[in-house]
Amino acid sequence: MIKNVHGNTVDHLGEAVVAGRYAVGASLPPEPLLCVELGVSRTVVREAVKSLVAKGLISTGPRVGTRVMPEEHWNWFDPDVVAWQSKTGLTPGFLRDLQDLRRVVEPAAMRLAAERASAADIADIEAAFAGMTQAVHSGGDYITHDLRFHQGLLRASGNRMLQQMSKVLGALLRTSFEISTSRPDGPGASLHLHRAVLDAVIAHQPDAAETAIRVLIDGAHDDIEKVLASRRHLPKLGKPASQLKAA
Amino acid sequence: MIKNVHGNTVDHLGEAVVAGRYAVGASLPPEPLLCVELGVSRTVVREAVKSLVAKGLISTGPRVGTRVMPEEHWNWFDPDVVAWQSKTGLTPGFLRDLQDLRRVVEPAAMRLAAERASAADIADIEAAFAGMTQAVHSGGDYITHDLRFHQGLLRASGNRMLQQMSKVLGALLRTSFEISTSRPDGPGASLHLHRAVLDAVIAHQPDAAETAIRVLIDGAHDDIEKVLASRRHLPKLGKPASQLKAA
DNA sequence: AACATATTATCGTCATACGATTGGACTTGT
DNA sequence: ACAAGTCCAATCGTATGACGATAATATGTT
Repeated sequence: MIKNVHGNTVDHLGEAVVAGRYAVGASLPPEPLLCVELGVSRTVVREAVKSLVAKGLISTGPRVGTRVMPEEHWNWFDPDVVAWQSKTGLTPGFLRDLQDLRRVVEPAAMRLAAERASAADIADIEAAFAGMTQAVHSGGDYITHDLRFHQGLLRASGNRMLQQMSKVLGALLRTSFEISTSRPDGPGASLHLHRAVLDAVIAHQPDAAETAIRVLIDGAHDDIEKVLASRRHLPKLGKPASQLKAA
Repeated sequence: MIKNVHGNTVDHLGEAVVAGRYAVGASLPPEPLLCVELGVSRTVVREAVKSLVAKGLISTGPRVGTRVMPEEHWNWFDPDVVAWQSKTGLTPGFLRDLQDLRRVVEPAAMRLAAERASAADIADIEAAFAGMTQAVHSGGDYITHDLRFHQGLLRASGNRMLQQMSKVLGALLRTSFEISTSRPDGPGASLHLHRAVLDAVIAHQPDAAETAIRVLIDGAHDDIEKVLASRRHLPKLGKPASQLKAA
């Protein structure tokens, strides 16, 4: 954690921007100031700023400074951006967007996967499912295998863009997992639902695969909506934002 | 065009990488070499490299150099990456991915748009449609308005991620447009199809909107597939890659 | 031949200087 | 007093030079 000066700087600034520490349209402190705040050279600050520009978070210009871009300009499919947002806390609005996206993408991806999944793809997904099963029965890291399961299915769709969504959808899956663990039986209940999806894909049955994933998604959807409704007084979900350094 | 040293460098290197000028896993020339090749300082080269790292195209490390990442690691939703790929030439595989994506995303987005489009959204789309109409009748820049039309509909879905896809889908629309202009009547034939989509959205009829966009998409799909089939001997579509500078 | 060590190519970071751009202040003329 | 043109200064943009950190390769030793 004490290594990688550039990476830390990007993370620090990126998280600060995503967390809304600087208002949209407002300017970040000038580069020399950021240098002393972060304790790094201007070189590092500039390269970090360029990285954030590349991700659509900010823009720069002489005299105008480094300003925060409107959210619709951010690259919401960038793994880093999503990670920063997850760390800051997933807003209900963001969760809704993710759920919409998932309901659009995953069923279609399952159809494609059922048509085109290779043996290697299926082996990968089977391995992930085995990990999930073991995690439920003898304890272990369920969510990691769950993510691999869904990521494997997206990859099996054979579509570059669909595949890239696994990182973004992962944020939703993680939240969904956090909720489901607080229920009796927890993830175990959805194990056979996952199995059904995988079986349909293996059997090359697009319709069955789509139906099966829909059941899975709707279950997760209901869970999240319930929590969203009951926690309506709370502004955000997810891990609390880490305290950021001084202004 | 002779301004913006940083931007030009990013474009140059990004395009070179996307065009496959360096094999995946291979190293780009060392920074000092790139400096003399591009005629810029190391500062600029490094910041450009950081930008490409942020977009997932490359990775760097001491002694190992700057290597090209596998394509599945690239941020395919990044507008720059898509633009570089478009400039290089859209491969049939890439076009297929885009078509799959469009058939998944746009129908769902039309449903959402029909449910949630605001008056401002609709006004924006109407303006774009008016531009399309005028372009067909009295000549003008059809494709620009067409892009705005579809972009407006995606935006009207009220979903951040769906909205972001307009840039990527734009590459497909442009290709589709290039093909349709080489046919009798060209874009004019699809004008009323666009109108049908917009009318359904205005009338808040998700089913009708989805049906209408499906017709539009399938038409474009057939056109592209036909061209793809007839040009099977050609490796790529789209504008030819601009000649890159010496090695 | 296997392992430990030294070498070295390359990126990573720092420091400094000056050019380029642009928003705002200032001046000037009516 | 107001408008228009001019100037100034804040901030990013680019260039240069130096040294540290890292890891692949070569070297040497057992």
